[in-house]
Amino acid sequence: MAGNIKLSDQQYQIVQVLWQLGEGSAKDVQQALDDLSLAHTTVGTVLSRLEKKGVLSSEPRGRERIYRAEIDERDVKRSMVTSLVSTLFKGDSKALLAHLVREGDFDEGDLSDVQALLEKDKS
Amino acid sequence: MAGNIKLSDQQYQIVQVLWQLGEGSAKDVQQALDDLSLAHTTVGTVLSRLEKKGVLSSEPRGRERIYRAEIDERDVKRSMVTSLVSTLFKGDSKALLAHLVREGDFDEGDLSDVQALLEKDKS
DNA sequence: CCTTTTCTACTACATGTGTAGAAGTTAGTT
DNA sequence: AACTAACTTCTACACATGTAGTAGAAAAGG
Repeated sequence: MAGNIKLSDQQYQIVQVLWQLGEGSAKDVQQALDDLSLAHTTVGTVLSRLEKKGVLSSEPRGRERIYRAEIDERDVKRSMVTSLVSTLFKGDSKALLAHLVREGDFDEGDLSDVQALLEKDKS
Repeated sequence: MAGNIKLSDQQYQIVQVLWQLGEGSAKDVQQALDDLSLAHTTVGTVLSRLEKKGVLSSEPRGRERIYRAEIDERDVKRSMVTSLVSTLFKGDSKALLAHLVREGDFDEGDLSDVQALLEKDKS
């Protein structure tokens, strides 16, 4: 199912709201994203386009249309990260890690944290 | 300078060739990417668009036009990774790391390698 | 010098996205 | 039942991107 989903920033934001809320109308989404100050019609357009692509599903409820995400957040993340790693680092995630370290995004503490996480996951 | 550069996959591939070659004509780029089998005119179009955006510069040399990248590969990587982290992980690179671990992209060995790298960088 | 090859530059078209107004529909309100 | 408010759907347009044909210029071959 979750092949190579790829969402634009804006699309991601919108779908994210639905992941958080579980489901919601255009209005709900618009309100959750009021920092973007999009017209409600804009949100509606994006939602219906995403539905046409199979990312969302919807059903009318009362006078509103309620949308739900049909794709899993984790799948989308995986697929988008994989795609970036593939483009920028020839598919080598370790190279991404090295990049992050080189750019100073992590210190040893962070790595230890993750290592701890890893240990726990293994058990 | 290197604000928020963002290149599509294809654009990245093309610029990457120029990073590797230092400079090159449309023909050079097309040949380096022959696995994509793009028409030479397509490559030319993309190159000139990238030039218009300031990503590349060019000068005519003989009958050809020679392109060079005006942006640094590392800057582009940083900016694209940052942008993804910002969208998918609210800007928290550690969350990306956790994601990679959770998706099984790394094992402890990898982390140790990076930790070693980190040590070396620090000195 | 004229013809053929080889490049580039221009033009073109489909699709995706961002953005939103206008028109249509449904549900409360009086 | 008619009116109005709240939603959605339709239509529209600008810009980016993928892709490439065609026309035009320049160089190379004869």
